[in-house]
Amino acid sequence: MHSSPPLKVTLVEDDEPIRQEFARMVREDAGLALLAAVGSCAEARRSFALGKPDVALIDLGLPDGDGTDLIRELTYPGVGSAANTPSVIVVTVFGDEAHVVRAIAAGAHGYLLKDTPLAEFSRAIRTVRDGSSPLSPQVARHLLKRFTASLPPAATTPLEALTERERDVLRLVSQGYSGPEAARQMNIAPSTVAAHIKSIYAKLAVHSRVEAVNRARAHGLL
Amino acid sequence: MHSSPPLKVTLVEDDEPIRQEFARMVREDAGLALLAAVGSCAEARRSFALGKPDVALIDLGLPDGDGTDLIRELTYPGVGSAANTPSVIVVTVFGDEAHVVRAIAAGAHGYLLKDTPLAEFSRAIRTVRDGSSPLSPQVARHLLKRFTASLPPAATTPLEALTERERDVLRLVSQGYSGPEAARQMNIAPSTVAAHIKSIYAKLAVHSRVEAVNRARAHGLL
DNA sequence: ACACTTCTCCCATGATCGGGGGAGGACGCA
DNA sequence: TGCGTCCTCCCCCGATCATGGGAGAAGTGT
Repeated sequence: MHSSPPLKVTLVEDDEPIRQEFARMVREDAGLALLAAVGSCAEARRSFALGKPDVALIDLGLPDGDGTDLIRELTYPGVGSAANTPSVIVVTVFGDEAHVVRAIAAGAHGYLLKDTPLAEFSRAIRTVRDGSSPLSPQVARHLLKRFTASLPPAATTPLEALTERERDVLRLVSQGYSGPEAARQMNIAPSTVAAHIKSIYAKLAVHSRVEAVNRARAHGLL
Repeated sequence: MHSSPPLKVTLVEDDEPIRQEFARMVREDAGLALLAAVGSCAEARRSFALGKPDVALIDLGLPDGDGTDLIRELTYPGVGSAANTPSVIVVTVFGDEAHVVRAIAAGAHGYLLKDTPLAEFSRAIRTVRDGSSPLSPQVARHLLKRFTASLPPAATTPLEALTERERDVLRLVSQGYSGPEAARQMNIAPSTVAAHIKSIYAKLAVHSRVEAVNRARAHGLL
């Protein structure tokens, strides 16, 4: 793998100066080849129709649509093996959780904020195909939060005063089951589930299902 | 926040030369203060008993135990507010998924491989307290994989379908407000909130508040 | 034996929720 | 001008929820 053919790179970025800068960086890198540099979703789709890149740098705030859709189209090609699926690196000013989550969910392999040094972009492009995921630290925090929140209880916090049975009920409720539904799953009377829920509310100091679920989530009890 | 007191840093690293190098880096940084530099779990615990750092760099392969335990002890102090909980950055040669997952689950806020440039370590220490998570790209990929795997199958597509007002309602509901309560906050009739909720359910294909909130959370709309 | 907790179940009541309609006004778009 | 969407609000109804109370059985610990 020491002198493989240059990586084909496509840039999707509506800010002209930035796109030029990136384009220059790619051109000056012997290991990279600039396949296309476009400024809108429409242009990007035309370009992709002619040829998919190895790596695509995609801005989220395009004038004619959401870059997230482009990511999805590139990474869920319907057909084609995983080997030739383009790697997508998001390049944007949006560092908030919603944007990050949506982009990653759409299939992005990297997510760099625009304040990232140019040298790092170059490195990111060259390594993303080898199984690395260049993430800005600020972005990574969102994923970390999500990850820890999704972990089993034992890994995070010792459960509070909730008893075994109460946690069972809370788990079912948090999955969207109603009282009677949870009762059927547990093979107990609906009134018993109601009783458990009452003591859950008392212990967590809440007054509704959604609040209880939120509280449980915040404490890692799920 | 431009000239706050220097960040107290503790190093836990058994490799003598590396520890010296890190120690020098911390000492030469005016914004950092070296609280301790130790080479084993036992020494680390003694040091933490005397004083918790703001940021701890912890190696995973310690001679007398697993650095993961140290992370857990530091980040789950039992008492103490979130503000003064130390931030932990893992520094290790282990880039495999098992190590990464365990360390993050234990509460680490950053994870850098030992081939990371020293300058980046310095930056990582100074920014991790501000809500960033310095991750080596190779490490980030593991989290990304976990994250996308944890997403519900349908979670990758539509939800922009919700209107402005519907998102407002969903946000309030997700915070635990009842229909009438949300109505008061929005200065509209309870029946209007109910109407919004009905169309939210239709669009998200769910049948209860908890389900709707879960779906919204999975999509990063909260 | 006694106190304590947990789990189980019951009663009742009022508020809220979920689902089915319909309807008018405001806005943008063709 | 029509068409569609959004926001607003109304009716109904049965199911569920939130909250108050009480009570028996099983186990733990004193």
